[in-house]
This record gives sequence, structure tokens and C-alpha cells, in this order.
Amino acid sequence: MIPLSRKSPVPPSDCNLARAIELIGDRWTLLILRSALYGVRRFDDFQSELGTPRTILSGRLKSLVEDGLLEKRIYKVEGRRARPEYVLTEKGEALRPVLIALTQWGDAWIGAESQPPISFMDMKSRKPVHNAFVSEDGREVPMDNVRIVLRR
Amino acid sequence: MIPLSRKSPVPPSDCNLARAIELIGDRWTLLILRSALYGVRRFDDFQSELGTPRTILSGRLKSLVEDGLLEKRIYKVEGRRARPEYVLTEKGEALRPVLIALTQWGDAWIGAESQPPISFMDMKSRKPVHNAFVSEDGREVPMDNVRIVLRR
DNA sequence: GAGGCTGGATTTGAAAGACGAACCCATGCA
DNA sequence: TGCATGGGTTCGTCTTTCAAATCCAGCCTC
Repeated sequence: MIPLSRKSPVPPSDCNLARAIELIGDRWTLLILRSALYGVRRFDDFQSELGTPRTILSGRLKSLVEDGLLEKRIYKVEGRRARPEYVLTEKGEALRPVLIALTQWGDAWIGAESQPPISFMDMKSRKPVHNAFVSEDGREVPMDNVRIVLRR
Repeated sequence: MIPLSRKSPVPPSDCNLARAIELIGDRWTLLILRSALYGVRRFDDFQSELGTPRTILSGRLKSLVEDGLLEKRIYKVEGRRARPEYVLTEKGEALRPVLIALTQWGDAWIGAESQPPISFMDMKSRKPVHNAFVSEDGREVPMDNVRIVLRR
């Protein structure tokens, strides 16, 4: 069990975790990012998949572009007019491990009765992979051996 | 770049990721969990660290208890009256890798100018660790080699 | 070139939720 | 008795969310 503390080692104001939560810690934002990581790019595709109210969706997409997680570009299908699409930037794609870690948490603690509908595999070995901590030499370190280090 | 898709491979309604987002994908909830993972347990400690409105805080703590992420127990300091405290359950502690992954994302993409105030270390080797994918044999698999597998 | 379709996006008014301040309340202490 | 403390709840206001309707530009068909 985590030992009692009266406050966090780093105040939320200069904690990158807290800052990340301010950026993306919102139901719709996270659901949009989830879809985006699955390849969804278009307004109506987000809308019909998530059921997000259109006002909210357009606001969230705008914020995500401003924050550099999505890039707004124009796509054009032959015979149709040009439309914007929202593609993950490198910064946005870098969230993938976070969402996969959350997926695995959900698999273990929410949907534990049934088989998870999705899993992850190493393309080379064709064997399952999971999210974990590794040391510099690329070997897994059990969670219980991970400690926090404060920079002085 | 992620290939275009008109919809996610799994509809949000039976996606454990989407379900996890419904549970904890909320600014205050995530900030509370962050503090809790740092050992904060008491109403006023959450309140003074995060500045959460008291109404919101008591509501979120209640939901987190209902969802099984926190356990409400009674603590008693000698000479003071008994008070409730909110301690992470196993289910709640299991979110730690998710929040560490998000911390490292924040370190890389938000606070990249400055040194991160916190880092993570393997207690045994005393070397830094990072979040990644590993195969069954405990070896790191590069993100680009990871593929989604759908259960049929 | 009038009309329709389509995919983004904004407007509108009602309902829900967030907020800050004040208040409550039980207990231990002086 | 009175007061301090920690953990709430109540209250009124303000903001955000929401669904539905509307807008709008461009491309198509006739």
C-alpha cells in the first residue's frame, strides 16, 4: 500500500502529469483521441461513432489542433468538394502507449469476465505484447521495483 | 501515419478503453487519482493541493469509492476524533502504469524545455526505467512493431 | 442555373454541472 | 462553555453541455 502523504512530492502546478491531465483529461477529448488512434479523421466519422454533440466536437477538435495533437488538413475525394480532416501529429501519436496501458487496465479490471475484443502483438514474433516498464537494456522491470526519483 | 479508417475496429460500447475513459476520464477524477498515487488520502489534503471545489471533491470521491478505485476507511490520530480517509484499492493502484506513461508523455511533449521534476528508477539496478511494450519473454518491442489483433 | 445533397460548423434555448461562499456538525481540547 | 478542526452539505450563480434546427459552401444532376 502506498504510504500516507499529506501532499504530492511535486505540486500540480509544475507537474507534467498534472499538466497533461489539464490538456487531455476530459471525456470527449480522450474518446476523440481513442478514435483518432484507430484512424478516424473526419468530423462526421467522429460524430457518428461517438455521438458527441456537434458543438462539443468542433470545440474539442479546435483545442486539439491548438494544442498540437491534431493537424487540420484538407482532403479531397475525386468528384467531391474539399474537406478538412484531423490527423494525429507526432505529439498526438505519442499518446498511444498511454491509451494502450489504459486499454489493458480496462481489460483487467472492467471487462474481466469476457475476452478483450482487441489485443496487441509483436509483428515480428507474432506473439502478444503488453505495456510495462523496461530498463535501459530493454528488459522488463516489475512494477513493484519501480521507484520515484526526485530531481534535486 | 495511421491509415485512414471510417470507424474504430471496436465500437465504443464494447471497448474496454472507452469504458475506462467513461470511468476515469475526467479532469478532477484524474487529478485526484494522481494525488492518491502519491499517497494523499484525506479530504482536506486533496482539497488544498488541487483546489477542487469541496462539492466536486466529495462527489468525485464518492464515485471513486462506488467504482471500487478507492476504499473509504476510518483513521484515528491519538487525541483527535476519527476521520474517513480514501485509500487506493488494488484496482486503483493498477492505474499507476497508465499515469506514469502519461507523466513520461508530459515530460517529452509538454515540459520538454526543463528537466522533469520526477523520474522513475529500477530499485535493483538503480537505473532509469521507461514505459514500453514487451513481449512474453520480457524484452522490449519497438512501438512500430506493435499491431492490433482483433478477436474473432 | 435551379435545386438538391453533403459534410462541416454555428445558433439557440433548456438542462446539467461547476463553482465559491457560507454554513453545519461532531468531537476533542482548553 | 467555548472554540478549533476536519469533513462534509446547502445555496445561488455562472458556465458548460446538450439536442435540434439552421447555416453554408461547393459539387452534382437535370
